[in-house]
Amino acid sequence: MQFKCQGGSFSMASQYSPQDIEEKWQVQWDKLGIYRAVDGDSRKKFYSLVMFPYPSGDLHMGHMRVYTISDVISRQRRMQGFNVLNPMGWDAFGLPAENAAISRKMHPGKWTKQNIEYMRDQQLKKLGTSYDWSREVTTCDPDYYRWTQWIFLQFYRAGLAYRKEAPVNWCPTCQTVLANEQVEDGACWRHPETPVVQKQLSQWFYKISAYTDALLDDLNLLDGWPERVKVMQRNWIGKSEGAILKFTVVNKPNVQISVFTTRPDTTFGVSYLVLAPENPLVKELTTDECKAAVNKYVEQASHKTELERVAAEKAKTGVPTGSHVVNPFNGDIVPIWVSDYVLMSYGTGAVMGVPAHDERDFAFAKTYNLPITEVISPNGKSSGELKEAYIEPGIMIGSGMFDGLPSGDAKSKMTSWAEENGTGKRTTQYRLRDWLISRQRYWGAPIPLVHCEKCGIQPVGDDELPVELPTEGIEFTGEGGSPLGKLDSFINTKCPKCKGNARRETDTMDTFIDSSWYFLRYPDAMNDKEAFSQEKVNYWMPVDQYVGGIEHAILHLLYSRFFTKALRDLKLVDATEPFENLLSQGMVTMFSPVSKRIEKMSKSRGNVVGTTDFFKKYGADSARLFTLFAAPPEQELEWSEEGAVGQFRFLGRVWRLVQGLAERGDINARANVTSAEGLDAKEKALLQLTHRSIKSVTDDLHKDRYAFNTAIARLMELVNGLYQVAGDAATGATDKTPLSDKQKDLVSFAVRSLLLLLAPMAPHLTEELWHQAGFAKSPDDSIHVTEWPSYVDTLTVADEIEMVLQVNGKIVNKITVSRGLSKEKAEEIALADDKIKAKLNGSPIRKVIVVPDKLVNLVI
RNA sequence: GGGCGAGUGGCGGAAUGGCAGACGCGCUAGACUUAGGAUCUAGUGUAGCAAUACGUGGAGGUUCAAGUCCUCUCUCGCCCA
Repeated sequence: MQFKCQGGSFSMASQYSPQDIEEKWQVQWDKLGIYRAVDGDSRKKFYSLVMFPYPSGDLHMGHMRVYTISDVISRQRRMQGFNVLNPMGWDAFGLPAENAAISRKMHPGKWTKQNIEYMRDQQLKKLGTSYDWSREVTTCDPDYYRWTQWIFLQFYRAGLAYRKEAPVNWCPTCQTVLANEQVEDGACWRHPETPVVQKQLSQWFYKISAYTDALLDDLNLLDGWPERVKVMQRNWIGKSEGAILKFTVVNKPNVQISVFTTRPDTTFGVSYLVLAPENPLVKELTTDECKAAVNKYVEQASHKTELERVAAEKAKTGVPTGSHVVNPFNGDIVPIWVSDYVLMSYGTGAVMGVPAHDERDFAFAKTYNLPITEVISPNGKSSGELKEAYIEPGIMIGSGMFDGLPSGDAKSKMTSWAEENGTGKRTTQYRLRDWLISRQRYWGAPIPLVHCEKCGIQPVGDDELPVELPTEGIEFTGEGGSPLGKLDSFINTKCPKCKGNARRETDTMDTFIDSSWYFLRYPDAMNDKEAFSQEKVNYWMPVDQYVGGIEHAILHLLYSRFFTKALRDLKLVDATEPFENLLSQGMVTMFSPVSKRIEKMSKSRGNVVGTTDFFKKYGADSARLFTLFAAPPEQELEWSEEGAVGQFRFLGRVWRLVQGLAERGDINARANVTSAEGLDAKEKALLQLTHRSIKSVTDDLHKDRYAFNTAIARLMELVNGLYQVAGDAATGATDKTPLSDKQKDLVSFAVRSLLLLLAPMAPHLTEELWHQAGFAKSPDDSIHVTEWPSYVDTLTVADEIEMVLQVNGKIVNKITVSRGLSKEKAEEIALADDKIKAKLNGSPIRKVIVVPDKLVNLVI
């Protein structure tokens, strides 16, 4: 629009309309290749990583949070001069693709590929992310899973992959085995309505147990991880120190039952032993009279899930076997029971029952009228009849030669005694068990092994990889186990060793395996000779900043750590830990019309906000800004359209201001004001505000803080400050006094700083204004490769400060004084203040506290 | 039951032990408008005309000074049993 004014014309600033600029810049950035990482560059590297998505087809605003956070970090580090690797890929194997194949009769690969294209081109790119797409990895691609299989073979040769018959969690709906971690509340993690059942199957495992201590101890190296994630990992590994004690069976001196206990100090209080129903000794030790009851009980137990069995609130059940054992410490003869609160898979599948000092044992003993023998008491004296189990440490009683000892000392002494007498030994037990990686599904990486009748299990040769998933002749019915198991053309093969007929392994790998090493592939994603070159991987690793959801706090992170350690021991990488710093972003919530509550944004809850409509209406920059501003990154964030519109308005405010100034010719692109010389008070205030903004935003984006919300607040203050000085430029008003050259320099410097500081968060708008206002050196220049602004420390603080005057800690007055007053001077000024004088009313002052440049507190 | 975290205006949230409520949303008023889901300006913790008093889930404590540190307690969330 052109306006005629007295003596000339100026064009009024156009309206901020993101749809006119966002795509333009996305195309331009792609063309310029400014987000490409340079392998082996001499600049300091920064590996920025976000947990890659499963290509489910549609991302909503809730998903966008994590990509925004990680992108802001990448962009800011790039501007700070780092050689940034910010890659993206797809965790593309998995059940939903196979389910889609069943319901839509579409091959999982095709479905996945469609989703990837949509999510990449219509969603992630439109968000304005700065990924190096030349390194894109897709785990279901043979070029990728070839190396997943190759790593399997390395693990296999190193003894880290093995097969064993194991009771497994079986999901009847998925028709597959689930890892313990995938069982939630007794049900499959994918469908809470389906109870998991127990089944015996021959399965492949990764020996993560070989690294339990390293996984536990090295958590101490991870200073850049949230404490809560480390605690969750420690709990998951679940190290407990104790002893294995051996109880000899009465009348069967060659049969001993080993129990694991963390409380060897309570052994004199044992009143029974319990075997897990699956324990092979049950059959051997059950007497004829008890056989019928025991068999029935064992049968019933096999239908229960682990969680049902061990839940604390459930009543404990059990049956006696009729046999007895001898307590090695005191010769007591106690009965052997069978109960399902003991699990075969933990410890030895047998425990000793000490009702006086264990809650569950206490409940069990009460139910079945078993003796309760107190052997530890708070004061070393018997407490009479116990109302509940005493589980605290105390003084030993009724324990023979150990009486009078503190129970902590007795623990060690009694274990030593058992070791000396050949009835026990010190041992450490872990909750973490080996990783069951077999899946009876199609859409995963085939395990590269063949079964030969003559040679047994043989690894496929490295040069035969990948063992490709057949794309033809597969039927997706969702029933009857693995589709691969029904395809003869896949199964029948030759033995790599004897060249005779052999059968392929039909299990595929757990998809968590694909994501356990993808961060090692990005540094060398196009390599078709090896999984990654050591040179490139060692240049980029470890990941400097990993960002992802708290829901992966245990599994994905633990598995990735295990892979890194195993590959290090295979001399393939140098890193001991994959992720140096971890940021776990909180979930995005919104009111759900289904539950009438504020809940996690998800399709099933009917509370999703799509990306496309929002981007069209308000632009990606507004969406980015809102998700950054509404809450600190680790907290929950409630999506609010009104709040997001607020960010749209803020960007409009920036737009009008910068365009207005540019069109008035008030921008001096080279201005860099680093001295307050010759400025009046108001000008000086703007200069100080600018330097202070640079400092605060820089600090807020530091890894120790990541306070994007306050960073944006500081930028809003800077914009407000600019409006105080040059707001008339934004409104097109002409009746104000024009800016002096000095003021133009100052305002230009402030605007330049503002755009640079805002650039990582609102990349499109800042790039557009950077060019419009003439800061760009050429049309092919970009704000995103411009150096991050620096500040002068002395210019970040005001000359005058407000000093608080208190009497007895209560505020009496606030006065403006110059900064840097001595304590004596501050006290003098305070005592001379009228309000203070009135308050003191002549009372003697007992004490004076002066906090320089802050307050004076007079105590009377 | 154990561990961890959180509780601050109408709302989201700010505050190295030193002015509680930055910044934004919402709301109120004014300006500009044919119009406004636009823009600009001012105001906005509660009570009170006001001076002032009271205020960070609750009760104690440490301190010249506590949202912040300590003890107990309530509620909510997550993880583990």
